[in-house]
Amino acid sequence: MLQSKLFYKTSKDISLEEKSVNAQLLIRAGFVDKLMAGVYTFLPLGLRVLEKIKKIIREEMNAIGGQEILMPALTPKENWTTTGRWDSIDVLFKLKGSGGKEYALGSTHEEIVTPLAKKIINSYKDLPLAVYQIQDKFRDEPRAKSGLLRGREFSMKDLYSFHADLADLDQYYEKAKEAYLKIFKRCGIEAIVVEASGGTFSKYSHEFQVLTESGEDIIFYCEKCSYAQNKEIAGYKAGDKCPKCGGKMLEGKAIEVGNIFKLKNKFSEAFDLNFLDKDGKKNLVMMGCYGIGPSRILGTVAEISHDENGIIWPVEIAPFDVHLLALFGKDSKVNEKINKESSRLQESLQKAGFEVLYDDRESVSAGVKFGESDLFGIPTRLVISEKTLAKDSVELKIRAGNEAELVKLNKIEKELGK
RNA sequence: CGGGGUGUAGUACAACGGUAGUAUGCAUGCUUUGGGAGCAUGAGACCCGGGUUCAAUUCCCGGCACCCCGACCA
Repeated sequence: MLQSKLFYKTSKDISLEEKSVNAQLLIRAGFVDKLMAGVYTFLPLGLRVLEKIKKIIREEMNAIGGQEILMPALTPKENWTTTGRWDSIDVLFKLKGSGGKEYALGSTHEEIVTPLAKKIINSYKDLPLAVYQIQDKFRDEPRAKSGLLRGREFSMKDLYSFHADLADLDQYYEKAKEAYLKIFKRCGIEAIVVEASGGTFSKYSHEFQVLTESGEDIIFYCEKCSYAQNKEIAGYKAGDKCPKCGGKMLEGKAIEVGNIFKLKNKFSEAFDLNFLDKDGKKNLVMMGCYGIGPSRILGTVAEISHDENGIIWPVEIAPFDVHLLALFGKDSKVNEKINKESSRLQESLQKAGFEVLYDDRESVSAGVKFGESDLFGIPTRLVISEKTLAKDSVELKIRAGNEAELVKLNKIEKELGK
């Protein structure tokens, strides 16, 4: 990708109104644009990150047998009145169509997926089953805030699993938990599994929490073992002994990046989703649901992985692998050579499988290029200039590191492949 | 939804009861090219409604929007 053609705009100015770090960095770097409170446009750079996060999620969901579908965001009122949630979900966006017909914009999809599954599940032979979707969810939050962390429209992956009995649900639930941990690890964030309220379905659900001062949840976590609980349900206070291992329980603020529930028969009962077992007897299907927010992950990474110059993207979700900067001078012959070598390098890196953003702009000063490069946070920066070409070299710097080094032009692919 | 704050060029800010200035960005030209370069020229703004006043961007009231705290968060 040529940077001269990229749809973006960076800004040096920091708005004093926009206080959340993730929003400031992502807006300044041209990754997102805010349309209104809690609603954002993803620009090319931001969308690339979002899509990479989604790709990781898809891979891990597929690996535990999830099949991707796409349900509508526009849903009929009847499905919600069946479960009583038309009235009980305060954040449900409701709208009226022609003829007075009422709809809701999906804030979650149990009401849609359960009747859908009913059309397909008849026998124990159809179980277990898991389907998921990645879609924008709508929640009429009384107060959208903290940039991408709490939006009114936000991307969500929701997986729903269907089982013949509780034991099978339990087993799958643990598998999903492991898959979630893999997802967060690949996204470069460390998530703690935290026991949280199970709502009206179960004693507990499990949240995946990332410790950071900007989090809005408060969790207790053991200094020794992996036990953790959301403060909302904890029957003890910070400093008390861990109920599991006796270690000390610490308190911390955290961002919730995922939440998994055992719904059991809550929705299958409401929609009469049942199956015939081996003996020809009717049973209710046991369900689980598993949510994860790709856009919230993106915001979380910006929140925890940055320095004073900009974002530092983890390798697997970075918008590009390599940011190639060409620094031009006043000698047009030399510039021609710089451009030729840079273009050649871009092409050969792309052939080697790297995604390259090439800053090919001739009339832009070096300072601007370096500044934007730091702001973008692409993991590897390469610089070609008259100076480096004099040594048949290119300068290599890792965004997260401090040192830049010169590497011979004919060895750079090998160097990056390490 | 309760409390607080803020609304002025694309962006970030300033001033002012008599229609507005700086920086940056943008356009054009020349110069410049290893850490957000220089000079010149140009285009570009007072959230909406009402009130007070000879006169309101400025003061008052209401609305709306955004930000922060709290409540809320299947």
